[in-house]
Amino acid sequence: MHTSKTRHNRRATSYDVAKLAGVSQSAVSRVYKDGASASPAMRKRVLEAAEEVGYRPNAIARGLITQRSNMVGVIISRMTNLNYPEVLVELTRAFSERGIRVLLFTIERESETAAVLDQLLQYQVDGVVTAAMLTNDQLKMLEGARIPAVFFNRSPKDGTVSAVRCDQEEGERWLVRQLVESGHRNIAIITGPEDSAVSLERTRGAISQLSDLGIQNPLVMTGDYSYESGRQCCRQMLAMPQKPDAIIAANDMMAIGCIDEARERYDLLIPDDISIVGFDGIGPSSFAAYQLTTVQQPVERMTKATVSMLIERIEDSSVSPEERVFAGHRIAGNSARLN
Amino acid sequence: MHTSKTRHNRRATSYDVAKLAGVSQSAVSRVYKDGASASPAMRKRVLEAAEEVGYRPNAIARGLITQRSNMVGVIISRMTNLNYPEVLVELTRAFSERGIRVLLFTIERESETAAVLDQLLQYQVDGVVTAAMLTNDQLKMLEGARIPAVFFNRSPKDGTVSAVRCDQEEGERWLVRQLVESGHRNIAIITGPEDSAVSLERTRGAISQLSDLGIQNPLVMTGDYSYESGRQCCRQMLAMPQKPDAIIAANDMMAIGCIDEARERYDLLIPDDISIVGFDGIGPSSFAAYQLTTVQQPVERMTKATVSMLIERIEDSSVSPEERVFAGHRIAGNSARLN
DNA sequence: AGATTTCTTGAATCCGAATGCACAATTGCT
DNA sequence: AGCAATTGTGCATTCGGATTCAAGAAATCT
Repeated sequence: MHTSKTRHNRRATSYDVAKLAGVSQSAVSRVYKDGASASPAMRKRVLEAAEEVGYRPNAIARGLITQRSNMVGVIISRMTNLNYPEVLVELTRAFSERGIRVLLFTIERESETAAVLDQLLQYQVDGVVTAAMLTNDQLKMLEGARIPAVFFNRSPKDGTVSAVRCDQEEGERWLVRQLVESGHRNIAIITGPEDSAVSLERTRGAISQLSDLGIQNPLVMTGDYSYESGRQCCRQMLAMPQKPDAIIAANDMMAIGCIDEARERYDLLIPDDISIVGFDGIGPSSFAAYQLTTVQQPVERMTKATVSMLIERIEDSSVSPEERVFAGHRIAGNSARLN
Repeated sequence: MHTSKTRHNRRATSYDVAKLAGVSQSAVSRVYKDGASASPAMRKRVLEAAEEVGYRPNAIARGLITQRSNMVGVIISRMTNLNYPEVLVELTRAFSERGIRVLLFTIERESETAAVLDQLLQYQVDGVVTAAMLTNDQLKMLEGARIPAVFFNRSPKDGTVSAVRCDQEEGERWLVRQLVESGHRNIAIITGPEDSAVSLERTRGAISQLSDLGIQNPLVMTGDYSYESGRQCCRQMLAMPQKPDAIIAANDMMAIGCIDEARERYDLLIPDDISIVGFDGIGPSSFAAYQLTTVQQPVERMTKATVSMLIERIEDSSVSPEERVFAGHRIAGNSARLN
């Protein structure tokens, strides 16, 4: 008693199905192609045969001949805001709804992008979403290979690429205005890692708005986006002779760290004794214990935009780059003393 | 002035390189294959030619002939504990160190697994890591296609598959012992969604240990792993005539929700008025505001084990399935009144 | 030097599906 | 019925690299 599934080891191919159904291989292929002509009778025979041997078109072989892998590469650097899991899930979902698979690359240091790019090219991805910075050379490489790319939350100065991002600067400016308008004057800033484009923009927005409102040279410390670094920076800031009356953290995670540190170590009340604001709108930012005043990135809209932009450019390589900027959702919260 | 990169559009192939280097295509192929014989002189010529035209081996074509795509599929259901981002990052990293790419699939409902499986087969992945449950039929399908699979944190009753998991039951039993030994008697349980294998195990562990210690029929409510559902369940529990003196939440996120609800709405002190424990050891569990008593999954060790098990089975399909169970890391925390 | 082994290398073939082309079968029309 | 227009189907070829085989070149041995 042996199952006649396939030649007892190999996976069933279109030839196997063809033989069983008594038709040609091309016929089988046509049955699985949408617009192709195939009589109902044959289609039925083929599908039955396919069912019997458990046939599935080989996407690899198909990709080879059609020059389309139906895969996109997604590059995410580990630190890039910790709201990235949500981004990743949304991206994957949106792509798969459009019949596209996601090849995932996570990097920790910028130096790894080179290797990742290499892999992407080898795997003939149809497009790339990158939430990591690329050098100009790397960009050129993608262009040379005619692989469209969409930058997520970062756009290279050389503005010839498609990008989707949240308006970090404006969001940060809003936060600053809230703080200043409600009387804060001694405002300190905790940035993200120095190589984070997002952090750069946020910090720039904050400093420039402060300056516009007449506050120069705010205290700036460098964090790494982590909870622990938020705590550390906060500790140091509060140990200074001239304590800040507000802290702007480059992301929510550090803001939460600040709150915990201020409360636990310095016994301060938030926001009565000190105001703390973040950025991102991650889940924990709305925990009752924090109720962060923050700017939430419209992740779902951003990912949808990313996906449709990328697909558009995959399907028509002549469409010119576009940059879509989304305003963040302003959350008043309860971690800053407003008005 | 035209770059002679490639035939002005197509990506360079091994034939292009061969022509430019004045050798055969097979020679080029050999240069890129590790063990193959190629004289230093030829290798040099080929590599120079390759560099000039920007040649990269086409992984798709290679996969077609070698029957190895060097891709594995990773299936993660959205809700499966919220510690999954960490899992995903670690998995991706460990795989890429071994030269394997990750094709990502996220699902929201169990019904989607069928479609995902289909895709996995089409893309000829070499193996599968699944953090979602599969039906027996689906398992058979994978076996039939000779695609090794490793289950992450769930093992089908039919114990013929490889699996890596954290010992949920024992972890939960430990939590229960801590609670009971320190005098808690009226212990309530919040489970995860009913179709979550992890939740099932945790709940079973808790109930069985309670029973072993003489506590029968604890109050059980069903949550969905989310912060909000933790809050809701907690609210209802505390509104009951016989309030629990301890709540066991099936994951940290719900435990945090409970704490917030107990504090904010009922003005209770944690752990003086009520003890609350979770499971997972996610980042927020150690925030100063929560300091959860919980069991942390050894994510890094688990993912490493997963990767090496899967690769082992990919490389030698005859190795028999194995199940590796890791004990969770017990964190005493501060959200439960112990001793 | 001659015989033998080891290395290099190219020609031909293969992987599995898609597709242009030509011919066959069906349909539509007068 | 007779001819044109429309489908339906198979043959042969293609995608890009890996691999087998055999022949030629070089190295080793006696």
